[in-house]
Amino acid sequence: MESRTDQDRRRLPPEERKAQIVDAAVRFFADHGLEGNTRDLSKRLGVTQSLIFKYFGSKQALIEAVYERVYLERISPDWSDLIRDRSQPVRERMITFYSEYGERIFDYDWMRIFMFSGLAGADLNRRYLAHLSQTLLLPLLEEIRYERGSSESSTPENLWSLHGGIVYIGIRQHIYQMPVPDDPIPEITSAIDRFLQ
Amino acid sequence: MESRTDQDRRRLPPEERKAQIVDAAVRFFADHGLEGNTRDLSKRLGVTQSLIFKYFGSKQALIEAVYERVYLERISPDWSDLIRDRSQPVRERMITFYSEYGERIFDYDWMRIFMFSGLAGADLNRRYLAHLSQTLLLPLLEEIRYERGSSESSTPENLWSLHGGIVYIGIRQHIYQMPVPDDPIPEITSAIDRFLQ
DNA sequence: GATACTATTGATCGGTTGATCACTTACGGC
DNA sequence: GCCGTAAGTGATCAACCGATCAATAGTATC
Repeated sequence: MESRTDQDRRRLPPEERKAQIVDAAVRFFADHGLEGNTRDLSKRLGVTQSLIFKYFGSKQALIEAVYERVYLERISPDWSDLIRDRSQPVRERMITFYSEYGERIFDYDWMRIFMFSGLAGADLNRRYLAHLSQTLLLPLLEEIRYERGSSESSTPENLWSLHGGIVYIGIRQHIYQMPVPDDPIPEITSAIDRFLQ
Repeated sequence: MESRTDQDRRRLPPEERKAQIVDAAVRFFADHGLEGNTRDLSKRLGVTQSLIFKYFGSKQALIEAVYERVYLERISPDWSDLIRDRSQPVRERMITFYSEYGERIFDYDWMRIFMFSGLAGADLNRRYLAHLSQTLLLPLLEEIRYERGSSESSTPENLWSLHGGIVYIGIRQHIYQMPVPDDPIPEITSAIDRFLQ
């Protein structure tokens, strides 16, 4: 009979331990910023500080792993197809896209680590937003123009404004820690409708 | 003939020196975050590190002074009257307000220190945004409803969305350091028009 | 159940940081 | 031109942080 749980196990397979450290580091850096110290992180993990450096040669290497872990799969590959799917009105596509996008980014860890890395000057943020713009926002603008005819004169900057209005929900919630609606979808829908009107 | 400039003066009146330290600290903390160290700050000032502690008993006291300096006069007392001025259409009032508001907050020091303090958990941000909401946003909503009749059903959340879309210009510029339009006023105007439509 | 491998520990190092204090020296008043 | 006040300095402390490494102990294999 094995009475010890996984939590009590003293020794873990390297892959498992490494993943465990990254998971804890994500929340830890989201809480304390990227300058949070490795000793407190190790306490949270229940291991010694030196163990962290066995798996990650330097603190910077750990931060890179956190970036990778947090940025990974934050943008769904399906969205690009969704946006170009002319079998449904662009309004419906936008609502679906931003509802799913909100589900992924209105997240404590993501919002805060994204903001911390932006303030630290990491060009990860610029690359992420450039990628978002190229693969999703500009194609979306093209779809809007297509559906609404040549009279349509929306600009990328207009779309950034809509985008910002939606993202700001997550900023208020996780950066400023203010109350926001439980369900953001009505607000997303109404912002999109005001945009398309 | 006094050949030394103010910069070269070794000794300054306490009030002047104190103001000088706060000014430098604002930019320094905006650059490096609130965890920037006092030695680098003192180098930027051209004085010794210990002098800072002569004027501010602790680093936290200096940070408080920076907050006060940066938050001071960020909200103009005129805006409350402007928003209620029914001699002009609410659209014009909103454009004037958000143009002037943008002028004040699309500022490197403000944007970054506001974000740093928000991430650090300071309730300064919540107090600021609550004050903004009470004195400006909710009255503005009341004016919109008044002008557009009882059929108007805009919510505070709608207005936060507009607000966020505008503020996001400053976030992209100063936090993510991305290119934004030189003049934000056309974008502000178009966001307001989409909102009121 | 003995053995070899290695995940994990504990002690430690050099550098950094906020803070303190005895001192030095610039500057205004007489 | 001296002199006392206090603005500014330099040395130093204790705590903290990232990183290293020899020693320890858990686990799988036979």
